[in-house]
Amino acid sequence: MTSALLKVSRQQQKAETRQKLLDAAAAELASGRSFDTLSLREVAKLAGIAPTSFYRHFHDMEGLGLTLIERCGESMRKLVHQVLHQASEGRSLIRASVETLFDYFYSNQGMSRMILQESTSRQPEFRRAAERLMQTMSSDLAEYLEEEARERGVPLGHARVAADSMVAILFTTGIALLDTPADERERHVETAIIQLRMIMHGSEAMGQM
Amino acid sequence: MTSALLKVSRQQQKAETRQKLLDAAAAELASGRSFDTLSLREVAKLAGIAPTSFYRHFHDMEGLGLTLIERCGESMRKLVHQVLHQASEGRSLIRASVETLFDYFYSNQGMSRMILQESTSRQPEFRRAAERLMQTMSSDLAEYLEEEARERGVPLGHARVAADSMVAILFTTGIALLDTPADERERHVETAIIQLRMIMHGSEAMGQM
DNA sequence: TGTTTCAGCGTACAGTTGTACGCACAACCG
DNA sequence: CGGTTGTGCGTACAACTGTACGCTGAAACA
Repeated sequence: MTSALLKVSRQQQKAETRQKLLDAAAAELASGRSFDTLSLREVAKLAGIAPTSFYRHFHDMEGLGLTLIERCGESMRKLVHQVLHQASEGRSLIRASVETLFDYFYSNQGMSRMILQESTSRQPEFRRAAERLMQTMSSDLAEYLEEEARERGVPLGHARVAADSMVAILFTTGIALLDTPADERERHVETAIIQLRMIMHGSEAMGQM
Repeated sequence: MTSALLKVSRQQQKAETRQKLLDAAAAELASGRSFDTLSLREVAKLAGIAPTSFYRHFHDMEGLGLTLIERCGESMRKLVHQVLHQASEGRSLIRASVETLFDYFYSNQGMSRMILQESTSRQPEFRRAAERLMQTMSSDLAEYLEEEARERGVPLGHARVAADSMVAILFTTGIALLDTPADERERHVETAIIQLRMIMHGSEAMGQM
């Protein structure tokens, strides 16, 4: 029943179904399931296609998972880039980063959780993908921190190491926040900010040694 | 075929089978499986009992998992207590902590990975158990840090928050280390030490504000 | 136009899962 | 001693898993 109004090319159609599969998996993750309890059949059913049609789009559930991580990585990196390189009016950079990133985690709970979870997975492909994501963020952050410190004339010690710590803290406390009752959330955000400031101070202190 | 030499009381026998189940699960974790892909039947088979006998010992796989986490928590807490409250001859406290804890992670890969993984799980019981474990370690560490800082006359800012950061760093980089090729491991250990020192410096800096 | 390509389907199969039910037999207790 | 208790077993079942195989029908292309 293809309408005469919108012609659907073959590859368009295929891309759409593929997207449906990704969306279905993401939705299931968002509702609290862990990725490796998700079955191919289940995802296919939720996407509205036959189980065997899954193979037209991904070789594996692992294939789907990797695509999911990759896509999420792209959007997170864009987000970080935005925060770092735009006027964060009024708010400190650290506060802006924390609040923006935590908002992202909150609106993408399933994916965020998956990334943190798979970063400790033993399936090498997954682990590497998740680690790559975090290391990229860490590099971006380190680069910014060094540039900014140069401008202020305050030398940083081990900028990249500091950035790694910051990203680790951002992720672990950010994800933990997802299951925190609303009335404690703000306190935890403030705590995270203190933690990052602490690392900044430490890095500055070690820059003068 | 109960030997006349060793009489086995009923509860002894039961405790042994229970332990076999725990061991079987732990072994499977150690070989790289994630806990929630472990099936009741599989664990039962590895423990050498019938699937239906599992229920005589645990209500659930979740029940088994919680016991596993709890036990691991006890031994880790003991370890930390030892490191903190005994002469760490020659080595700095931070170095001693990192090396001891990382050794523990290395000899208990399956369990360590599970704890970090379940701390981001959405099964509330698991998450809480894992979080409790880390928070306990954090409290112990914070208490020690404050006491030690008092002795040195260097006030710490937000000791508990600093301890939280340290524990987070210890766990994430410690677990990541498990899948690191041997020749990079030492470098990562040194990095972790720098990260902790950085937090210490930061905490001291914030104690004087 | 006729031919080729290929996304999607249905059927089928062998494995695995959790768990309900009832029996056996050794340890326990009076 | 005889009765009770409870660990462990085997059978059974319905639900679910991944995936092999071959077909259909429409889009793409000659």
